[in-house]
Amino acid sequence: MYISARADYALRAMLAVADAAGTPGDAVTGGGELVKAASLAESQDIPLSFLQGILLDLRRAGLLHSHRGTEGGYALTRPPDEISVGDVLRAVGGAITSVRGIPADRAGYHGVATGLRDVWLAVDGAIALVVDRTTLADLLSDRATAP
Amino acid sequence: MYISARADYALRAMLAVADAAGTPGDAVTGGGELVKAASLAESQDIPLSFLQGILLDLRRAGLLHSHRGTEGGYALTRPPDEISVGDVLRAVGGAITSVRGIPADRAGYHGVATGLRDVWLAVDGAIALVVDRTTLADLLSDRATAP
DNA sequence: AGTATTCCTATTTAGTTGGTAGGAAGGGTG
DNA sequence: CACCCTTCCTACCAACTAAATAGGAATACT
Repeated sequence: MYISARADYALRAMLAVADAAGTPGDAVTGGGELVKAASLAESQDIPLSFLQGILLDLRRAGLLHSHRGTEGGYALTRPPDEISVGDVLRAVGGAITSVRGIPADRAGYHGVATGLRDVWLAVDGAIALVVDRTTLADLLSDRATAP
Repeated sequence: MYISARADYALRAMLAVADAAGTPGDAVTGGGELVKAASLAESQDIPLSFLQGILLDLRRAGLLHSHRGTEGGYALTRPPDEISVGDVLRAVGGAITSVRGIPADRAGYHGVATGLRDVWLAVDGAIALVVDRTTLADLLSDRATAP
């Protein structure tokens, strides 16, 4: 499995939003629930303008709610324990398993290679099992218990 | 998981070698156990010169045995039921799960994103479970039972 | 009105991937 | 030995994708 910079950044940004929103008294956010893109970029070392494109994807996928203006920023649309890693990956990356760029379930094999398609589908299922059962809340609590 | 053309071709070639070697009376191979690169390329629609580089990788990984000359060709070094899909993938691709090009187990996360590393390791383990328990023999017999 | 901020598009840059070409080295055959 | 055949190896090219940048709209608060 290849995790692109885009996917990696998206997850880190979502975690940072979840974390900031969960601590209302935080100094960086000024006590509000909305987190600015600039503060996300700084806390996780992500190029700001690149991050903005990613945040746009996440908003279009319905994972983030945004607000413009002076006191603008981003917030989760659902609680962290209802957003899985898989949700975020699919929002920025499309299909999780692909063969030469095309989705695994429509790979055209013939002759002796016919069985390969089933292998890729099994891999896809195994990955989905992991990323779909792990939520943002899980990742945040892991950090709390093992710093 | 992204399966590159290189990995895809490698698996198809290995299956074709296994299949040809398992049927000694085959017209294409002429009755010998060695299969020529040209015949592999044709049977699975793989560009010949590209395939040669892949076969070289497979040989260097110890999965294929080669012989030059007029009656040259390639053969498996082990029976098909002792070669897994994972063996072939690792021979041509390096690490199975990577974050931005670097192996998952040495991804440097900090702050709120610390837990991500464990997710990638879990994904890597889940993929390994699938590709390491599936052998070339499994794939060939699948084809025989469901043509 | 003015300012801060999100939003969106276009462009540049670097790296990887897929594929090709041409020969050198080794093996069989007359 | 001379000659074909096949694997081996290196260098190279073209296309594509990812990553990052820049600059300008649109929107909301003061």
